[in-house]
Amino acid sequence: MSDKTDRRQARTKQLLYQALISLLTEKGAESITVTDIAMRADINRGTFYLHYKDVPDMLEQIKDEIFGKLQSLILEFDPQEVAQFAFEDEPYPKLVRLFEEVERNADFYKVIFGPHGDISYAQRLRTFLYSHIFNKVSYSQPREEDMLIPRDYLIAYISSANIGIIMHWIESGFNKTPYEMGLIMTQMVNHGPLIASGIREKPHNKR
Amino acid sequence: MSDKTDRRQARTKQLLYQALISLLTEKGAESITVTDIAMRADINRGTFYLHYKDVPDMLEQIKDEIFGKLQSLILEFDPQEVAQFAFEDEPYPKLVRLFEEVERNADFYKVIFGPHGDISYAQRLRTFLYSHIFNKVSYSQPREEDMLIPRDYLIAYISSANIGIIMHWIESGFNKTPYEMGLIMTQMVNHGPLIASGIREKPHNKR
DNA sequence: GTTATTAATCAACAACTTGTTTATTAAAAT
DNA sequence: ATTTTAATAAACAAGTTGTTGATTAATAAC
Repeated sequence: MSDKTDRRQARTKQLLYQALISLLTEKGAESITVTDIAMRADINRGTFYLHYKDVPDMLEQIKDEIFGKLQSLILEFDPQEVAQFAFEDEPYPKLVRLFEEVERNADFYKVIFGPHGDISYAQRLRTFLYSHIFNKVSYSQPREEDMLIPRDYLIAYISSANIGIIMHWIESGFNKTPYEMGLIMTQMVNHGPLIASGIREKPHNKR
Repeated sequence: MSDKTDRRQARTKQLLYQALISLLTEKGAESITVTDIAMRADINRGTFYLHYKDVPDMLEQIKDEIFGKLQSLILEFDPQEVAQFAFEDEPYPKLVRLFEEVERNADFYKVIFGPHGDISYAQRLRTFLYSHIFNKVSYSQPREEDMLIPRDYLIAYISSANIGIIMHWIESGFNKTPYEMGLIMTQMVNHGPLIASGIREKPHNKR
């Protein structure tokens, strides 16, 4: 937006960000007051209004910024590429980059998906993933009559499932590397839960 | 809890409930004031405090009540039974009952999963489903080394996926009957997304 | 039906948050 | 060294909160 050259501005903005994240671990966004943030950041209350209109505005700006990065990564995903890497038992590199991006903003994701988190962020991610998958699946499997269930419900299933994997990783405290997570998701996307669980057999493999 | 024989109390409580649901379509729970609810319900503000401690308390009581019903239905699910019905191309009756219960509280679910919804309710459902599936899967597929991915990530995938189906139904405005939804979920649970999508072939079938 | 109970109302309270404004201080850019 | 401007401090009316005491009226119990 505007110039961020001034060190004072950058410092204040960072203090406000940290204060908001910290408060979000304790209570919901909508019950966080400007006074709360100013006190925790040790910043004059009036200073807050020099940067943001109000608390919802602050949260929205932060969410937009971080969501944008995820969005551009997801746009590059290609199911056919995933299949190639799954065949080699290797993680799809673009998926690894996704998990790296999430890890980079670990603090944010922990609170936004946490107990006092923001349902609209998860919803936005789900909707975006849904529309992306929709385009890809419609292309590779266009005949609705060959499907056992309606296409939209299949896509809702897949998008929620993959977001569930990400959420589980976050809730576990990032107990795997982005590389490991990339491999897990690559296999799930390609084989589905039944083969991945070992209930059904894997068709063919190199090693 | 206490006696609810007095018609005045029941009436007031219902008016408060309707007002809260109505307000939740417009803004988040934590920014809803007692004044808001009282005004919309056309009830004296002091009367609210005769029923609830504050707004979070009211929401918590409502959530507990409705979640309890879902919980008891989920506890009865048995994967083996699901397989039998899936084989016959029929919906698992206990799943149909689940969707009927959700439909019964349609107003609630629409707002709780909506844009101004409550992340903790979805989280609670997800966690409960997770632990239920965990017990069942550990029993039928106990060897972790036979699995392509860690068991906990498999279960996170499955539980989120199924909640995604429910959410999609709600967001679609309940465009299918509980029977149809039961059939969709029965097939997804039993066949997984790859077979359901028609990418992989279904093994055997009666008709 | 009459009476006793109690739910709901109304009005007023101090304490707190909000968004805004004014004048002042001090850090950064030039 | 000087100018610019970010941050501070103090004060404002308006709105919300949780509580209280007195009053009204619907309901339950007899």
